[in-house]
Amino acid sequence: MSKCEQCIVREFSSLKALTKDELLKLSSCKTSHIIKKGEVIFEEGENVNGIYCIKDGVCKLTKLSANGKDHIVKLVTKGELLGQRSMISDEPVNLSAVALEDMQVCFIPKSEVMGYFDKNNQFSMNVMKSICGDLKEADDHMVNLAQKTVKERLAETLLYLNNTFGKNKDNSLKIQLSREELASIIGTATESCIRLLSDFKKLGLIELTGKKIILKDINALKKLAE
Amino acid sequence: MSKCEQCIVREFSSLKALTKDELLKLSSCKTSHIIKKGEVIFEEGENVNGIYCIKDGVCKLTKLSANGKDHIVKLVTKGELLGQRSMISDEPVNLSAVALEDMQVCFIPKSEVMGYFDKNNQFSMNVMKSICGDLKEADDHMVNLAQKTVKERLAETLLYLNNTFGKNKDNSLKIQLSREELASIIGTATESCIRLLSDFKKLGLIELTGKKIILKDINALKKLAE
DNA sequence: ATTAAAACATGACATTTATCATATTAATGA
DNA sequence: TCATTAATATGATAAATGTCATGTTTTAAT
Repeated sequence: MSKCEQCIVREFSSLKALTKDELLKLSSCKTSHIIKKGEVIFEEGENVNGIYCIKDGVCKLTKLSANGKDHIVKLVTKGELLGQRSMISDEPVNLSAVALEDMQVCFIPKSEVMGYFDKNNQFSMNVMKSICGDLKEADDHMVNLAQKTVKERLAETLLYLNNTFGKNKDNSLKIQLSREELASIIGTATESCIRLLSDFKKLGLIELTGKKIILKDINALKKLAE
Repeated sequence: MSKCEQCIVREFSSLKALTKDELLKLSSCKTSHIIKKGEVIFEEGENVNGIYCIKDGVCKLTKLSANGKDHIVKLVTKGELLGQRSMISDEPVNLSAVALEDMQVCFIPKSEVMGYFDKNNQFSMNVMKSICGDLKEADDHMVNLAQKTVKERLAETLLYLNNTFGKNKDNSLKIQLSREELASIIGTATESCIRLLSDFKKLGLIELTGKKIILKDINALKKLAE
């Protein structure tokens, strides 16, 4: 069992407020898990009873809509926590979490986390800030979905993926999404997404080689995204 | 200056966790305000430096989109708090608040509220739960905007207005929104919203008399909303 | 290496939604 | 009350987007 005191990603999450003693106790009660690409961490409606701390990898948080399609609400990566909202609300999770690449995660049981809320104000404050950040993001997202065109949203999303997850040595976006997943982030049909990617390619904004996407003209994309 | 100990709406907000002593102190440092319909409580980008507790009335929280149109992110009513997110994140507010009817609100300065966070765990927990509720709502909303048609969203919104704000003796929706505001909740053009309302009327789902909207066939609306 | 399945791509077309123009009605102030 | 403005309503059309069909490429499994 690896030690939380030495875990680097902890420094990037709300857990950074924990004391040495709390970390020692945490090490002994957490469980580590390897999640393969495509595997489900938890599913909408489940009782998770704790939170996951992402040590490595990226996952998508999705919600099933009435028409049977999944919508990707958020991408979550190394250093972030999963399941905070559900634990605090004392409700089943409202989103599913599925690995987009191989992941390492640690599960911390609810009983342990609730103890931190009682005794460690800085931890509470960190969690609150993180959830507040999610809420602000969600509001922004909502307005984009309501007011922007699919083309604008695609341009914006490509830039977001570039800024958040970076690129490989060949300049292609580091994060690998299928066209269907990309469409499900921007809220459109897969075919529309593919078509617009082709348009962007013809305009010289991006380059497509297989699954790889290279952003060629960031400024033009920024203009398109408004 | 009215006394918080005797204020009924407090019981519906996170403030219900406050002790008698805290309430006495609160009474002396809060300020009461009358806001007329249409008046702005705060504007996107402002530093609010505290929270508002709504004693009476309803307001809309809006966000300006890139194309210059306002989008209504949420309606907030009696008993709820405004400005929590911004205060916790220590950022300017990301939304504007505008009264939809005459309102009574109390302003509580940040310094006072932050004291509660330190000393009253139940209060912290209440605020967290309230923000978590907002986040869940925002996620749901996002998926609706991404996946549902305007017609479905209109039906859903009419039902929501009915459930949340109730109806007058003549069965019309209690909350009065202009067509433009209704359109800005469901994320569509005003004309499209008007057109669909006319369609709903022709189908016998609703009745329109001036600004008043009466839901005639709730079940059919539910089916339409999916 | 071969084949089956999945992902990607594109055309044709239908549907939804936005935009612009223009009435009509309701609200407001002198 | 009347004039003026704002809100509501509707038609005509354009633009955006979704759906279905089909072909191509890539991936994965045997």
